[in-house]
Amino acid sequence: MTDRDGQAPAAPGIADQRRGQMLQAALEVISERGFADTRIADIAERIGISPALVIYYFKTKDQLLTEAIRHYEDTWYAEGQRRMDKLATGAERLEEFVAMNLLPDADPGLEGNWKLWLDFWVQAARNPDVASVREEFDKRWRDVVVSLVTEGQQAGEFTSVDPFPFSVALCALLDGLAIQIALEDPVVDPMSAYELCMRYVGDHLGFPWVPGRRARRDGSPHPQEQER
Amino acid sequence: MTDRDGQAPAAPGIADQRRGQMLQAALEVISERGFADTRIADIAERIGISPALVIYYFKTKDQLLTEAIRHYEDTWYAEGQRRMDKLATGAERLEEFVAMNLLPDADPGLEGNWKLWLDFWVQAARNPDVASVREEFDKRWRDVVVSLVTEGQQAGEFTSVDPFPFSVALCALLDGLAIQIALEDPVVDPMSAYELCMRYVGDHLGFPWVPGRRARRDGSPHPQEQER
DNA sequence: CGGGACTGACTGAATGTTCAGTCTAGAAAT
DNA sequence: ATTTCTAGACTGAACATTCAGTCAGTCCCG
Repeated sequence: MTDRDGQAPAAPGIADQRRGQMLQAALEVISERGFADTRIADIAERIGISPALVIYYFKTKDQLLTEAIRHYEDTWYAEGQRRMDKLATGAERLEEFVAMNLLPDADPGLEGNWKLWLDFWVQAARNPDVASVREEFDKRWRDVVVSLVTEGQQAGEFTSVDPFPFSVALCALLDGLAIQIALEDPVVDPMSAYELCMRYVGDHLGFPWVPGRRARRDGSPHPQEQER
Repeated sequence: MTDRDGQAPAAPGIADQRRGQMLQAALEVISERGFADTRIADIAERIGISPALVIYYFKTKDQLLTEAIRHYEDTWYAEGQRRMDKLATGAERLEEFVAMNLLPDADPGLEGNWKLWLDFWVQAARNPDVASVREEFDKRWRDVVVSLVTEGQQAGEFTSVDPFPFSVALCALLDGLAIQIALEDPVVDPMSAYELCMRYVGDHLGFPWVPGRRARRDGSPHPQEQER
């Protein structure tokens, strides 16, 4: 019996389950080996199926990987929205927003795999299909910032900066810091990146931000220098 | 161990010329096709030689590509230094610094190929050799900002912010904006990114920056820019 | 001549994709 | 209730292609 988890066997959702498994496995492999070095055999092996089945579900390798990217970005966005909705003030939401981008956090399904973003960007640079997904995603993400800021301003929390340029700058800053974190730069650990970013937000929106509050995990000590 | 280019000094220029050609061609192909899809046949074809010759000079494909990255970053850094040295005030230098990162500019050898950086980052994420080059490079680049700011402060141009966090933030912001430019995001064109960034610099260093001044970089650059 | 620059033809390994079936669960027929 | 049938999930074994790297040998210059 190939159905190991026994959950809803013979259920109509078996195909969807498989697709989900594969998408998830694809993301894991991509973040480990990198997009370019991801083989369908890797993905198949991780689930314990034959490579042929992967092609059975996704017509081609490229389609699987492209869908994996789309899936990840949708998941990420949905999770972001969910978290925003849980919080009351604009300041709290912005804090969560920044934290989600920079602080390691065992998200369900979207473990802090910053390297994934690097690979996605590279794909977006040459694959028009991925490019449009990314563009759409970045737009939505900036829109979130704009509405957060606008709401905060109407509530009197923030000063009246122009929300749009602010959103562009904040998202760019987040991306830039995320790169350093992904690449494990020794001088930019997640926590200091987070604080730097929040200080920027506080400065520009005119609300006082104090470092102590959230402080969860500090930068995980990864002092291993690659020996040549 | 890591023997520098001490080999084959007997050949006058042929060998070095070839190496340079290949490195250059490699960079072009990488920025067009992407690092992962770069074949040694592409590089050979571009110069009009046989693929075997590429292997003749660089023992493996990986070595060629890794050296190409190193070569590009060195060239970029050297060009940056050269431009800094030409300018007098800290404000001017910072302006040039930002422009170099964001504005298209037909540099000799390093055409504004932002996509290259994306590919380099992806390589750095998994190849320790590339990673150390990148880390070194980012450090030097930040150091440039730090000394620029420090000098400007001593000259009374800038306010006294802490130069180091400023350099981290500025470089991150530049990277983030560069991504948008590389990916041709419709709302972040080079010029507006440049202005946004300079406004940030002006705000934080306390010097007035007016958008009009430099501009004019799109069309024909300085005529007496040295070739080769 | 001798050695470095260079090449065409080749190989070996990796890997995406195809294909001809196998197996199972359940529906339909008996 | 038993048998038959069907469709979809799944696989092992090939197939086809793509490339990095090898090799034996040619060309050319000093």
